[in-house]
Parts: sequence; structure tokens; C-alpha cells
Amino acid sequence: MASKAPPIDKRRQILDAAVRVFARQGFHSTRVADIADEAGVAYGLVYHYFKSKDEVLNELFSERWSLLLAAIDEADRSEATPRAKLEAVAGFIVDSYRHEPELMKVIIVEVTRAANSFGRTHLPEIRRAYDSIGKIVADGQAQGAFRGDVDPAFASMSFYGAIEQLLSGWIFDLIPAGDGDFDDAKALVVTAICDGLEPR
Amino acid sequence: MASKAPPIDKRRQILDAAVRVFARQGFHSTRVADIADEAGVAYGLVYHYFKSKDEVLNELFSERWSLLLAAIDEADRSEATPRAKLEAVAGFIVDSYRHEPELMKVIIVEVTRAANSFGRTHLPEIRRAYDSIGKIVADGQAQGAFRGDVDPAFASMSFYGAIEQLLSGWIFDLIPAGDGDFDDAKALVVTAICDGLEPR
DNA sequence: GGACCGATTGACTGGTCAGTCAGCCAGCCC
DNA sequence: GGGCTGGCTGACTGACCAGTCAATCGGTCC
Repeated sequence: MASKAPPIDKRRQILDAAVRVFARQGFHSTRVADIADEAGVAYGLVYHYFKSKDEVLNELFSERWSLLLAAIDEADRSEATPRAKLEAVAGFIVDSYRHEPELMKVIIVEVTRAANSFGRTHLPEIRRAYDSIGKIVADGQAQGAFRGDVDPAFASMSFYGAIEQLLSGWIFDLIPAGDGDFDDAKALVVTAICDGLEPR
Repeated sequence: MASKAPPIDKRRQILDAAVRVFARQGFHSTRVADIADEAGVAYGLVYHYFKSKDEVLNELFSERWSLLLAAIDEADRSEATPRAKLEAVAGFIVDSYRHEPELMKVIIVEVTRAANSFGRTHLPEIRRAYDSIGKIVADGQAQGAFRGDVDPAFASMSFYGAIEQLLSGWIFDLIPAGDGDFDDAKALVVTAICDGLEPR
């Protein structure tokens, strides 16, 4: 037989279960027992792998947010136009939602927008994303691709806020979430922010 | 003497105290005793005027949100250009924050963005705001003031999301919040959404 | 076999609050 | 005065749950 029986990764199993339960019930109203049940694992095992219930969510957030930060930086380092860089960022976020809606729901609802709990804890990481987007805008202004009379930090907040609000709209069925809608959305955030609503 | 001694409105006193405490500690980590203490009132009196701790927050939200809905409708009914209507909406929200930052913080952080608790409860009212803004956009499109290739519901989410993210930025000191910054912000959200970032 | 060790189990505890309730008191009317 | 009303008080209770821990299991090595 193989040198090892495939060791089921219980830690991963717990994280995946937590995503599902958090997405369904929200962080505050899920008990640790719910996570354990969903993972098919004993209550105590959650505490074997994680210091606390909070740490489970922190881990989920950090795993995914570091990917986002990397994606933004990669877009920034590319040779593309500023507009294309923003398209790449919007695309990454929208695709993240398309492929893992539950995880993104948890991250947005429980961290990014949870200003009084995890949002505060992770403010530095979250802020890094705003800053990186702001840098893309500032560079765009420096090379004349974007108008110079808009504060980059401000534009960054608007851009990110618009995307996040769209995800919220999908999460709560406020706007349609078909496959084409995702692609439309990517193009449209960028259109709205770069071209504006008024005809040219 | 006057027919009545001025009856201190304890109910109002409790609501005002709740705003301060919720803004400072967040809804989840304020105990009912904190509200009572801040209001200088006995614990039990909170339950004399409100069915539950939740109801205190619900009341705060509904009071203010109905003003917002009224402001949006008024803007919509005016003879102004679509762009000016959006300016009026952005202006109302920004001014609300300027004059009552604590209340707006509570509403945004604890309701509007608290998707798993109060946000869900108040979804219908929140949605009404998105819909009304969407109507302004749709009318603008019908009269040729706005480009027709952007879904109004989508544009509405982007617009509102951008504003809310700015308030979040102020709330968390991510962007400067001087008096001029508020006025700049009003103009800039509208510029960004209507004109776009790219030069014309 | 048996010592050892990390993974796994789940009953139990300690602390925290939301909400209850029995009653106090100030003003008013008869 | 004495009774009534309703705003007001705050000690108390019941429920809930995160986190602990002592015990068990299963594999490995000698």
C-alpha cells in the first residue's frame, strides 16, 4: 500500500464547513457546535486546530485577502493601461464571487463590513487594498489617463465601494446574478467609474 | 406656574444615549445597562419604553431612514436635471453625516451593512432607497441625459455603494474629514459617477 | 507486548446578559 | 387623608455558549 493512507485534512474540513455555516447563519449566530457538526467532527477538535471561534474566521479572511492584495499588486505592476488595471481588479473580485460565493459573502459581510468587530481587527490589511487601488489611480493621473482633479484615495474608495455594493446586491438577490451578469458587471463598474454615466 | 412642569422626555433621552453608546461600542457589545447608565435612567425604564434592545436600534434606523427616503423622493419629484437630483441625494447623505456622525455611523455599521442581523430585517426599506435612486437614473436615460447601456439598478448600487464607502472612510479615519472635505466629496461622487475618471 | 504520542471525543463549567417583575413613589382627584 | 395611576426602579433569573479538560483511540517504534 502507499506509504500513507490519505490523511483527511480535518483542519481544512473545519474551515470549509465554517464557510458554509457562516454564510448560512452569520458568524454571531453560529455556535462552534454547528461548525463541528457541519464538518462531521467532534466539538473539541475545532479547538485543537484553532485557538478560538474568532481565529477560524480570521484564517478564512486572511487566506483570501492576501490573494486579493497579490492580484491588485500584479495588476499594478503590469504594463497595461490604468483602465485595464482597474478592470483586472474588478475582474478578480467578481470572479472570486462567481467561484466561491459563500466565502466571499462571509468575508464581506462578517469582516470587510463588520466595522465593529473583525473589520476593525483587519483594518490594516483592508486599508492596504484601498491604498494599492489608490496608487493605480494616482499613476493614471500622473500619465494623463485620468483627470487630475479627483483625490486618488477618494476615487479608490468609490471604486471599491461600488464593487462591494454590487456583491452585496448579488448576495441579497437585489440584482440578477446570472453568468452573463457577472461579466456585464465587470465591464460596467469600470465604464461607470472611467467613462461616467453621461454620454460622451 | 405653567400647566405642566417640562416633562423630560425619557424616551428620547434613551434613544439619544443609545446612539452614543452604539457608536462607541457597537450594538453587540453594548449591554442594556450601558444605555441606561448613559441616559441616566434605571435599567428597567428601557424596557418600559422599548420591547427589546433590538427595538431601540430599529427605532433609530427607521426614524432616519424615512428622512432619507423622503429626501430621495423629493429630489426625484423636482424639476432639476438628473445629475442635479443625484447631487441632492449625495448631498443629503453627506450632510446627515456631517451633522450627526454618530447616528449615521450606527445606521451604516449596524444596519445597512449588517447583512446578517438588522440589515436583513430592514432589507425592504433599504431596497426602497436603491429603487428610488434607480428610478432617477432610468428617467435620466429616458431623456437622454445618461447613457442607455448601463442597467439603472446596477448604476444605483454603484452610486450608493460609493457614497456609503466614503462615509465608512470617514468613520474609520481612512480619508480626511474636514469641513471642506465634505463639500468636495459631494461634488466628487457625482463627478466620478456622471463624468467618469477619464478626461473628456 | 507495551510505551509513547498526537489526534480525537464530548460532558461540563463559568460567565455573561436580556428580559422579568414585584414593588416604590409622586402627583392628582375625591 | 386616602386611594389610584403610571412612570420608574433595580435585584434577580433563566438561557445560552465559548472554551476546558480528562479520557479514549489508533498508529508507530522498540
